[in-house]
Amino acid sequence: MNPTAIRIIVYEDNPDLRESLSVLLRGSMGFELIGAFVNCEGIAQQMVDLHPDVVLMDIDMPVVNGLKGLKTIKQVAPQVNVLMFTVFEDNENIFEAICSGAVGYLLKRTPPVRLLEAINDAYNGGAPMTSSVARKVLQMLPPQPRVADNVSYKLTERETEILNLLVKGNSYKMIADKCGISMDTVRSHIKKIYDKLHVHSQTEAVAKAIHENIV
Amino acid sequence: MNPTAIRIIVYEDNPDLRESLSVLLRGSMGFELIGAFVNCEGIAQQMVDLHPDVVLMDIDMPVVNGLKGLKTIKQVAPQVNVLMFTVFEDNENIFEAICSGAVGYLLKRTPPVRLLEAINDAYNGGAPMTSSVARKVLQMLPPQPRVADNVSYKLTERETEILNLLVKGNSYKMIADKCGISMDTVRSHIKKIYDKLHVHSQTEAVAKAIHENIV
DNA sequence: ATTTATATCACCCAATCATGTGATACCATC
DNA sequence: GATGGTATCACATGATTGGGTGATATAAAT
Repeated sequence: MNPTAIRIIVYEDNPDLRESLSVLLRGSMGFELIGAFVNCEGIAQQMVDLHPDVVLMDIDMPVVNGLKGLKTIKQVAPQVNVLMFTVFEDNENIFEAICSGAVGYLLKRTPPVRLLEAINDAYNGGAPMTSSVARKVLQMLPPQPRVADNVSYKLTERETEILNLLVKGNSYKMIADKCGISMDTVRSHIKKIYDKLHVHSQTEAVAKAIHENIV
Repeated sequence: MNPTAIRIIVYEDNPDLRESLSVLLRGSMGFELIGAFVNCEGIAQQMVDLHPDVVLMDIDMPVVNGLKGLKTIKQVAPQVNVLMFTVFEDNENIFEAICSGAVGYLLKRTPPVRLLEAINDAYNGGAPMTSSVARKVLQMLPPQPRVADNVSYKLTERETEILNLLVKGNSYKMIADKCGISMDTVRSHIKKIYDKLHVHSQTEAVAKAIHENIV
């Protein structure tokens, strides 16, 4: 009908909630409900037939749940913005949903106004989520990518180069070849590296290098 | 004064905005402004002296900017919840802020009510951010994090244990001691580990273990 | 009952590594 | 022109590691 409205499909097994959402979306300007289903069976075909802009996806549904549905969507129509919509706020589901390509994660207790805002955000390139979900997402990020680099140990260029080759599993001989220097020189450099890193074996040096330096 | 209020420090170089924030926070129940500074000079000492719960941190400030301030906070008082507060929404700053431990990222055009909500969220373990920032954070997530664990290489318990000891820099002899087995047995296990990981040296095994397995 | 997986130990040998003690040469910079 | 940092090479010695081959014991799986 409305050519500028956001096209939405809802997947929700609870009939009451599904009806509430339908009423909300039908009654709101700029939103168009183009489908509402009890689970994700046939979701691939539905994506192709209805080409929604945003999908509101319950997680806990019988037969085919929301996480499976999400994955199917990302296979057949990856441009669709999927908003997970659930009572659960557990790490496992959040983690899986986010990794599978959901753009947002809303709790069912979200007030209607916020829900509409979130759908709008999702449509416009945002990733609406509660701040508690956001915190969990942050915790999925690698802790401290490259803060302490080789600079803190003041390795020279050559030493850094050789350390990198070590990390990649090269022997002294291979390093000597690749650098065009003698094995004794490699040895000499590695001795200095050990000094500077305060380690006494390749193993420790590699572990320390990966954990703290240039990987 | 109020023992239950959230203790807040503001870093903001713009005098008008700093004053507005001060007025807002002083006039709101449950919030206590305990400091407002024009930049992050002396921030370490301020953390120690004032021990805030939440810091509202502008990024673009003269002399010592907000990202540096954030890093200093995380060094001297990592439990403080830092909310970045800025006009910019560029990837670079967001990335650096999030990686440096900021719990939220707000835009200066955030309405006062939302600002107070965000501070409250940050204090209560959330990570308030706009949905557009959240989307950028999602894009920082590695596409498919840790799928390959030791299971994929089917290491046995013992082998996993020994690999971990290797990664920590233990020699065969040390591993033998710690496991209460002979060096030859350690050797035997390590040979099998190499087989399964398709490597031929400690160095490679350690690198592979750290990159893909139990770290 | 036999096979399979795991953990344990032993011996051998060659390759690799760790460490020490030098030396030479270049390039800054003082 | 002396000093200090870096990079290069050499020799020596002992410890550690990697690979091969094989044995024993136990428990689970077939």
